[in-house]
Amino acid sequence: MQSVRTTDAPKGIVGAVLHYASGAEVFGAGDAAESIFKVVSGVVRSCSYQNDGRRLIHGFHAGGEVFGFDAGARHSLSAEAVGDCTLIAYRRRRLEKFAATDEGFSLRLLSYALQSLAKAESHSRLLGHRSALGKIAAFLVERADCSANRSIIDLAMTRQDIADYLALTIETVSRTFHLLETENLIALQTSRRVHLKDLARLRGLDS
Amino acid sequence: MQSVRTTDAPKGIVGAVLHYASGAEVFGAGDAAESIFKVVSGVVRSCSYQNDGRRLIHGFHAGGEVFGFDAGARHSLSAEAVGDCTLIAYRRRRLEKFAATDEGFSLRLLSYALQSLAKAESHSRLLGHRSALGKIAAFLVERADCSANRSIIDLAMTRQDIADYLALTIETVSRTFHLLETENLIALQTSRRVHLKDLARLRGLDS
DNA sequence: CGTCTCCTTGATTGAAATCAACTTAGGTGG
DNA sequence: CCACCTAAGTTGATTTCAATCAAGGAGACG
Repeated sequence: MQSVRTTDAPKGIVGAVLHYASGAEVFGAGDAAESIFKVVSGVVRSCSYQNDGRRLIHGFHAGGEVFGFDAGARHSLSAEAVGDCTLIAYRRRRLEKFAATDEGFSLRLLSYALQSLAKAESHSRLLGHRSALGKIAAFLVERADCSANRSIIDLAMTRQDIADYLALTIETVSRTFHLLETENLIALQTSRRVHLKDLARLRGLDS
Repeated sequence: MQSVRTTDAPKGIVGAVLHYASGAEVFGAGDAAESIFKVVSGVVRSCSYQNDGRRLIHGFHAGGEVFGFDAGARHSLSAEAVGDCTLIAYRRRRLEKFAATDEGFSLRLLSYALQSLAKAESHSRLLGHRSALGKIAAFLVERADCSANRSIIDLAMTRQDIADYLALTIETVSRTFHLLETENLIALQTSRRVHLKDLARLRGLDS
């Protein structure tokens, strides 16, 4: 296991570099929450399983993002690799010790947590949409916003992942993509590569 | 305006005591996020408005709870008094200055933020439920969990508030309450006072 | 070439939204 | 005190949209 110090972390903050294969579990709900993770490459999903076995994906985490924050001693969500990915794991105790001595770092840590909070609230807004069309449109806009190219987006996740993120079925996701294509708002270059032809109108649907 | 130091805050942390009438806005989405609030009495709702005018309630905040955390300089949500309520407002800058000097306090602040995060994730889980029955059951269980008496709960909010919290309509909320009463899981002593007759089965519906 | 997994498409069903009317509870003022 | 008024809640009829059930297609990989 390699040990690294990332450029944007304070001197002395080191983490372990970890690799995960597609589908691998980073941590499970109920596991001891000993580390916080930063995505180096690839995409990770945070999810929970309801007692009927259904999965709800709370969020996707991509390059540079920090995830795995939890209030208690245990993770309330699971985290899984969407594709092959590389992460850095930072020991929570070590971070907290650092936060105690480095005033700036404690605020940075708070800031990361608040970014997670903002994402969670944004996800609630997505789920609050009444229509499948609104959910999918909002999802695509969200993907565009965290993509280098605003116009062509490459989805790292399957239709099932999207469905579980939006609390829809894969059939509805598929049909809604098709509908958007019919309306000339998007073009599906492949099933995973989407050309957003009219981001403004797409934002308008996000209602 | 009265100035107070609460028993559980570090020496020197003072806040302003504020009173709000039912329905009053504590802050609006887009306002400068200058303060963080703690509920002394009453209930506050955090909400956002979608571009079709619909309201989504992200959470209800009751006695002792801290709300108003935001990653950026502006609030992303609005906060409104559900009934008459009393809050303490803490200046964010002052808290951050304190966090920089007091190591313990910076972790306390982080902990409050992580509790907000946990609540937000829990709300996503609620919204992720496929059926109105599952949402209402989960909502009642949640209310029971933050109520003194686990069996009789007094709802501070209207049916419309509940509907906007669960992304349902008031009619569906009303009908589902009635259904639960028919199934002998609850009894509506008044429209706002609910007797949970079988919390275990209610938890089971939360699926 | 066969066998996965992922995705799409079609037919039907079902649950919640909508539209509409009515009831109840609270508050105010005559 | 009661009559009125309003906001909140309930109930019913109908429609609509997404879930479900079912089958087939496309791409990846050995």
